[in-house]
Amino acid sequence: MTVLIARIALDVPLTKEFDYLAGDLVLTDIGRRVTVEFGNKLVIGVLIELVDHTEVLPEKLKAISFIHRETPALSSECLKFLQFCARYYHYPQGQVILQALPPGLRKPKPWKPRKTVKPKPKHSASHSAVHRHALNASQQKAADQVLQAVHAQRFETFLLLGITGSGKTEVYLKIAEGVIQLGRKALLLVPEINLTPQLEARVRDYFINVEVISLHSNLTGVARVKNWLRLFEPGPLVIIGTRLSILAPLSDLGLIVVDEEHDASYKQQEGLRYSARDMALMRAQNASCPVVLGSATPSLESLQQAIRHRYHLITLNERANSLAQLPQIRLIDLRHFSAPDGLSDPAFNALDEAYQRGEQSLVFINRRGYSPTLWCTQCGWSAGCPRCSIRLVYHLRAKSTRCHLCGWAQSVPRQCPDCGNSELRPAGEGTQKLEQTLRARFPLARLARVDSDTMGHSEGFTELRTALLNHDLDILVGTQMLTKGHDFPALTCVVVVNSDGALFSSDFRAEERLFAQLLQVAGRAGRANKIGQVLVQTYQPEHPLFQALIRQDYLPYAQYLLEQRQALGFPPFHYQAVLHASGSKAENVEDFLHRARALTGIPKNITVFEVVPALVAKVAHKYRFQILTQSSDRPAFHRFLAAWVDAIREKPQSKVQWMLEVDPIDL
DNA sequence: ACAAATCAGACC
DNA sequence: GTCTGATTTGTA
Repeated sequence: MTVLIARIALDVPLTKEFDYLAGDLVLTDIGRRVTVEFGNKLVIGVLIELVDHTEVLPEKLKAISFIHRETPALSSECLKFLQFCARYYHYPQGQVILQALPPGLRKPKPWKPRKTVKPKPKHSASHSAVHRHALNASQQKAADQVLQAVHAQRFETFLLLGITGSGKTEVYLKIAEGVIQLGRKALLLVPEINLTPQLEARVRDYFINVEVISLHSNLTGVARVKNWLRLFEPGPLVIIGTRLSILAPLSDLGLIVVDEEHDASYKQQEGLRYSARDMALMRAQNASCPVVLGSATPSLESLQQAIRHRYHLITLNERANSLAQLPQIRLIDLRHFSAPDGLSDPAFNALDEAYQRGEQSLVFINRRGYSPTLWCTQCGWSAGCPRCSIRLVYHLRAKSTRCHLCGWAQSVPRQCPDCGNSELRPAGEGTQKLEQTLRARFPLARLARVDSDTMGHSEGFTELRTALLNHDLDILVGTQMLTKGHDFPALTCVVVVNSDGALFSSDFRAEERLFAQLLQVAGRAGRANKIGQVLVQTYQPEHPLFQALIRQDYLPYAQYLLEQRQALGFPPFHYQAVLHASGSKAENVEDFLHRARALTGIPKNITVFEVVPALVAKVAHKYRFQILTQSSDRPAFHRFLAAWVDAIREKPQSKVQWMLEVDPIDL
């Protein structure tokens, strides 16, 4: 056949590809980057197909401007995966494929590798790990189970449920070692960039003679391209990456680990709203290798799969350091103990005792800023964001009130804008106020506040860690930023200030998240040989969540939550998708969604709920509404969604932005 | 009567 | 998404 036409995927929000004259392109160029003229400018596209016939009028066909032979082509396996991703999320394939390229390779110019010192060749004579720690029996058993699948090159999913401190990382490393010995590549997914430098150091330390690279958005443009290109080269490799690395051109995969698999940061919350955890399963299946999902508090989605024996459940029930005991958790009933500045007497005493003993403490609160809002003692007015439908948060140091959604900031008003009363008071506590309280109560203690305001840059975290390990700090105050997988041996006391708010949330996942979060925070206490204690202040200690928390047993409570989900018809028993729409006129947005809802016949096994305002109904002057849909029949659901999205795309929709989100994690 | 704002459609 | 040309709206 005579191949004349090159089908190119472009980074445009259209569900079609564009045809160009194939020129010198040959079959092996499929997956390669090309520069093409699109409209009146040059853009990067990816060749996805060579065909001999097109509907496009011949005079419209342009030639390819440049074929990027300086970089390798995406493999057909990789393209196949990205195309699956586009279908699954009902997102334009061109935008998915181009998103898989590092930003440095999305510009329409040739990639010029600067001459650099080649990294010292790693001697592959023995891919030996030097810093091996002896695994305990259950760790070894866990590793062996996965290694069987590694050696058999078999796709299997393992849910590694290991309590905090049980040494999951050592198990990952042991399995990765087996993968490396086979000359294959292992991908270790981590939720946050903050965690990578320290984990990366640990992995490099373990694999002395093996190349280890990282892949995340904090790398410089050049480093990101270089690491990305390294993925094409054969040979053993350990890759540590955040969610974006699941879209990368991974080859010779022998293992994917998803650490802290329950973590919400695996879900991209804008643009292509993919779940790196879910896509990891698809990639592993394509690559015929095992996946390990690790967590002390697995998502109910993963747990349900384990219960149904679709995943193998492996549990680690003891702490790796056998001297480290589980912390004691005590509930402080705030109806009996007052907490004027956020801290009750028992909490204060526990902190004081730890301080006197020279041990470190952590005070956890889930709200940054000084206090949630500023309110008028006379008429009850409170400061709200003029652009969004939420309260402004009072920040003491900046003497301002700020919106945590859109960033709006204004200086504190001197008097109430409604009634003129000059007494405006902060209500409730945030990290700043708590910091102030603690400084007043512990004037000599060395204190640090850790939230996204103080930890803007990633070096901050490393410094903080060093300070803690050197014992240059006594008390830490912070948000959930502190809860993630850090191991601080001298930390013995944890106080949770108030977390009841989540129990009143309209999001059905709020309880699951709170429970996971509290167990994770509690796990920070007493990881070395000193016993830790955890004090949780609450107004409803009798709530099943807190009762389960003091028993520190994840499974029974998770099973109870699963029963609730089943009774209510929520995930993981039903699949969900949300049609989001926003615009500057509420009426237009609602109208658009009503019309969208009417566009489709609704099959029997699919539920399409009414148009409702989003949880935060206004963000940055845009009104937001949504339609929730769900079904227990996944194939039928996706057929329905595909038809629905097609129908919506056909209609012109002025003044309204919309998008379909598959498997939303917050509603 | 002309300029600015809005809209519809193509983009290969 | 961006760009274009056509149509509507606004203003002197």
